Amino acid sequence: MSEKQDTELIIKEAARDIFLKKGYAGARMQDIADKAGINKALLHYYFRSKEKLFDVIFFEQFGKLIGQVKEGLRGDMNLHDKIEFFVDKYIGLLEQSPYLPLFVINELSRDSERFIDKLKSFEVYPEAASMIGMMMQEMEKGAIKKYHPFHLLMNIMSLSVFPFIAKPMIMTITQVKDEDWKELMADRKEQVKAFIFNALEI
Amino acid sequence: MSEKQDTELIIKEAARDIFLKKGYAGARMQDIADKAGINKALLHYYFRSKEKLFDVIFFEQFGKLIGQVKEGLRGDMNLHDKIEFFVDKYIGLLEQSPYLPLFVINELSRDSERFIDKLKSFEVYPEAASMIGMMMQEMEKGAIKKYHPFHLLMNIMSLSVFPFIAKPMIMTITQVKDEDWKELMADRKEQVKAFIFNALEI
DNA sequence: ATTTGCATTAACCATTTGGTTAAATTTTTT
DNA sequence: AAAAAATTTAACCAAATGGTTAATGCAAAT
Repeated sequence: MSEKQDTELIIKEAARDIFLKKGYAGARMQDIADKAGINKALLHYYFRSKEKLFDVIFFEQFGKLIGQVKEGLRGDMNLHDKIEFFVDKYIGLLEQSPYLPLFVINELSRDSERFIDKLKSFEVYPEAASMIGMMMQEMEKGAIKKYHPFHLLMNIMSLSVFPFIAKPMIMTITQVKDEDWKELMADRKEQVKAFIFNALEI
Repeated sequence: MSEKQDTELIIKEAARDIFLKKGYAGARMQDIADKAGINKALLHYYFRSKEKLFDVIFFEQFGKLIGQVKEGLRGDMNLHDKIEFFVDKYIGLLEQSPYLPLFVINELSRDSERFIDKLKSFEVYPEAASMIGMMMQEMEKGAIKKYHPFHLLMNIMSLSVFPFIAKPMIMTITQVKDEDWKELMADRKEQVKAFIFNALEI
């Protein structure tokens, strides 16, 4: 009985690893089986097909990403603290799961139709609306500079997420080495927050 | 003779389309042949293997992306105009080639080792150094706020590129419709520039 | 101890996929 | 016009890949 739980978890961990790194098209069932240390047939015994296994992983990972967004947007802090919290949380998450955003983006980009119904349950609208409302209030008050709230939110996200997505490209282009990158990224949170707050300062 | 040029071009155009949308692993030689309206064997006659064909496309596209970066960084404008020029140019490029950045990022992410030698010829270091030098000068003068130049450059790029990469994800999360997205993106250039300049303003 | 039912595997299967070959067609050269 | 060279195709091949099956192992229930 605990065997079943165990094996299923082991498979899922292996699948997550492979799918995150290689994407759906690049992943091989055999590789997942090997990484899990089991027979390939057992994958199908537990998850029936590559697509079904993939979906399990994808929704889990999507949930993880969205969950962090929602958590970052929610809460009763003032705008400044909210932004600070969001950037810290988000960059923190990506430091631990660097493959996550590119994976989700890729698979949604590949075929968003396929997921669209099942993804509705993850909606962030309430949380986003609350944050946007707060932004507009502050802008009205004249407490911060005026921007289109959608773009402001997009900017916060862009600054937090992009470096993780673009790392291999940036490193190739700039020929920055691994250690230098690490060092640079250690400063990222502070640099992003300063940039945002300065852009908002009236 | 002109046949040869013609066919090669037709194949490359088809290959570009398929590879950009599906990536290396997701692309099928048969699909490329179909799109080009030719026999699959002819692909191999012209390009020998999937990998070789892919490399031709990849380096072309990488060059396009990097070329734009270099062009954006070069020039004898002052910093303000340079940033303006860069953002306009870059977002303009991506409006026309929305698949480009995700494609390059993905394939470099998949296996950057494979390309690293061949990509050295594209180096943007001189142009980047010139821009970074200019930034540091302005910061020293007290003309703009102080940031780590690397992060400032990264921020400019993040704000310009991220929305194009994350479009399917953002649209899914926010349930923004296609027309709304288009409308929002029409403002993007201005919003990004304003955000950057406000963040730099002392 | 035997049966029962789930977990696991080895071997196998059908399809897909990148790639090849030999012949046919077209173009270029002589 | 004939020969030679280049281009294009139909048919084929071998390996890879997702998936299945039938047998085996194994723990719990009888």
